[in-house]
Amino acid sequence: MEVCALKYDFASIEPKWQKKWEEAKVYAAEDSSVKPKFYGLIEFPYPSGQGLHVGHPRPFTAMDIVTRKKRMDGYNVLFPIGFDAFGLPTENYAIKNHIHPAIVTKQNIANFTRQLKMLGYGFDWDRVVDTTDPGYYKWTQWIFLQLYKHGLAYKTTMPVNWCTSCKCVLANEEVVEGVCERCGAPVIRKEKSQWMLKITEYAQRLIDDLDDVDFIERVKIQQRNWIGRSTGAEVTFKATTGDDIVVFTTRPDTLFGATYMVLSPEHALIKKWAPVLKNLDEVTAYQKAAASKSDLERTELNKEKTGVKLDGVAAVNPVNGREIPIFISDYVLATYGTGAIMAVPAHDDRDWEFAKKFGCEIIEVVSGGEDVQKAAFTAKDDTGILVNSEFLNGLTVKQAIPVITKWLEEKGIGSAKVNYKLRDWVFSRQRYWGEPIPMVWCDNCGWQPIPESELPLLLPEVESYEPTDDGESPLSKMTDWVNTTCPCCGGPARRETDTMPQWAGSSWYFLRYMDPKNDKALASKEALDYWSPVDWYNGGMEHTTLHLLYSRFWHKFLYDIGVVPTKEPYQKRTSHGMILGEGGEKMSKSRGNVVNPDDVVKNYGADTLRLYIMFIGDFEQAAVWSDNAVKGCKRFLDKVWNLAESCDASPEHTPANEAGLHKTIRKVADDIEGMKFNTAIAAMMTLVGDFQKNGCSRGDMKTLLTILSPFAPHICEELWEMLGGEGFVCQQSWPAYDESKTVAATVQMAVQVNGKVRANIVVPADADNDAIVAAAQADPKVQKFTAGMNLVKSIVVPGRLVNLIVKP
RNA sequence: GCGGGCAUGGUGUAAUGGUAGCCACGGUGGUCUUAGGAGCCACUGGAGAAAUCCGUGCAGGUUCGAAUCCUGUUGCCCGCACCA
Repeated sequence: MEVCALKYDFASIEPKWQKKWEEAKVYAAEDSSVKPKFYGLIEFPYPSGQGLHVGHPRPFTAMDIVTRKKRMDGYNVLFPIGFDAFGLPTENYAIKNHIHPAIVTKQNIANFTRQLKMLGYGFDWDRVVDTTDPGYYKWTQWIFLQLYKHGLAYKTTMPVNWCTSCKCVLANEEVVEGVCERCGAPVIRKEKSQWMLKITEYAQRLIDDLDDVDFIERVKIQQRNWIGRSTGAEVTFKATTGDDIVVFTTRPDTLFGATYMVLSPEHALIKKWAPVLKNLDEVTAYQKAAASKSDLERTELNKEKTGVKLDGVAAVNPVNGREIPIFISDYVLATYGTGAIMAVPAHDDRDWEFAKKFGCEIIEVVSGGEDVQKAAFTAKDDTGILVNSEFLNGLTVKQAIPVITKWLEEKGIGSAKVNYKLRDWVFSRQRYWGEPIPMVWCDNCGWQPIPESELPLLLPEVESYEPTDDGESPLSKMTDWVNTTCPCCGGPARRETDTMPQWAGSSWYFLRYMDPKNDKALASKEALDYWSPVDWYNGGMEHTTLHLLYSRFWHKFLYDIGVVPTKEPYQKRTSHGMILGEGGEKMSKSRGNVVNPDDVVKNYGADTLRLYIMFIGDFEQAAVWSDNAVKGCKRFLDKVWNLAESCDASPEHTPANEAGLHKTIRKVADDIEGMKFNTAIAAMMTLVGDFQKNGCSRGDMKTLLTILSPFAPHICEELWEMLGGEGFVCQQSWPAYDESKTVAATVQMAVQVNGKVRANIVVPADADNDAIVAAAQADPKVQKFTAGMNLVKSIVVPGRLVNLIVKP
């Protein structure tokens, strides 16, 4: 009773076509071509032990559709895939199960590869990259050496973010609300010697060059905010000890209102002043307390200001010679500006709060607000007028800033200054599973880069990958490997034992895809010139201030040293929303709401999964997974299958379907370009509904299969073959649409009377306005509302509606 | 606190300032069936017998016309957060 032979048997169709595509290499990018190039990129996955998550197919399918469409438009397309395989989860798994991370990685990559192939993505598998492959990380290390040689990599001791659980330092970007981005454990400050990369040197260019690229606005805004440019002045205050205290302020106009100063607890001058401090014990105790607080505690406690007045030293306000007290407090950050501030309690909320608690003087210097004894007046616009400020009196804030800045410069006590929130990138990790940093310490010569000819510096085999409690890398125990000779003097030397962070390998991987097997350079000049830049890069918002920023920085550096031909790596950046579990919550193992793509493919097929994940909602918004809704997409493909079996043999379009076909061809093309995949699919569903009503021909079906193929490639190949199509459907040209054929002979228009819809009329598509108005007025339903009234005005919106404005 | 976003049927959503709810899910009824968790048909924002009226978080405004633009407001989400 079941018609097995004719059923849509996705389970056998899908592997069949995956094999055929692979054999025919239909998705291989050509190294040179007469066609224009198109480089579409997705963020390469981290091959975790859990396998592909149902969140992955959303961006992957989207770019697969975009690149399939580009191929059909005649582009030479590069759509590559690889694996970002260094990193903590693999290392932790290896420790727990006593399997070498390299083996774990290999297994995970094999599983990911199987799953990605199962979903029918048109990746060029000949270009696959793996960041843990020595042939790859040789070039990651090479880039590090170039950064070092150009003064952009340096080792320094400074307070860094330390994850108490991972036993490892974190970059600023990896700390989220005071806890470790990865494991959620508290982050504390720890003084450690670390390799740093001078991303701050590129801060201004990272802001400016956003103007030249086509990134969605929220990505640009978030990057600008993260870099955090602010303009103001640096001003030098003299201490009673004769020392200079330099502060940064965005409000030099309020200098006359500076009634005290605050240093961060870590400030270097405190140590210097120890002999003159009468309350040294109190100061030291406060410093200790501040150091042991985690970032989370520091922010949680921000309601209540704390601090200690330095007894025995004071500062002099340079504009009026007044002696003012100096405090230390953890509300002043050591790592921003100069680590010291001038406090103007009348015009800064934080200073005001502190002044109230510690009884400092509050002097109004900008009038226009409420009583400054009751609240700070912080307006920076032209609402405030300077008072109590000698030569600044009467000016607005905006007018006063350049005047005082010039005055400071003339007196040699200050100058205009730009500051950024962005800090240098902490690049060392005390972990095993990462790229070794190719540096050697020699007691005579200091830090020395290893010769480029010795790259790659291989990650040695170790017995134990456990992070050590003393905060040193597991590599530090490998004395055979650590002890080496100095490349400079030949004497005994020690290797750097920290490794690079996970972000290293992903900062340049898109370049390697251009020429993945090159052993002379990270990629050949010809390949870089041909493929650069990435035309369209889609990825998650969570990488905006991590990977996306880091890779822009590396790329700019590579541009500066002549390696890459473009200032920016990516021309266009878009971002997808998250897929949430059935309850609207984030999918996670602990909630037990994770959907595995393997199960969906098994039950419904890859084409249904692809279709559903694109139909689920607005691509940029978060969307909730629904097992039920998947069925709707399966039903749609069943209908397509049945229609293909039952359609008439005519190669021509059915006249009744003509307008619908042309409209849908245009709609799907536009929607792919605009990433509105959900409405593209809705339009094709409508077309299929019309086919069911009107009947359809082989010609209708072949056009439908062509435009559906980027979304559901397997079923379209099978039916294309069944209907006698030549070659692969994925290699067809995108069908041309004829604008004139999208318009029917007559159109239905709504008739409004005084803005309310009262009737619908059908008029010839080419009717002029007068004829439309006449037809509208002739309608009996309309006349009901216009009887005895005068037509004052009429508005005609061609093809849509006519609005008659009438008055008694 | 600062920056960004969102708010439309029972649900996911759709609507170049131009007929609000396309397309799906779910639901109701019918049909076919030994059976239906398959398929097909019809209905499905609310009220009403109907004419019609009311509906896009809330309050205003601009406009012939507002889900869309403007002002204010409430609630959610995301990013940053003592950045001087």
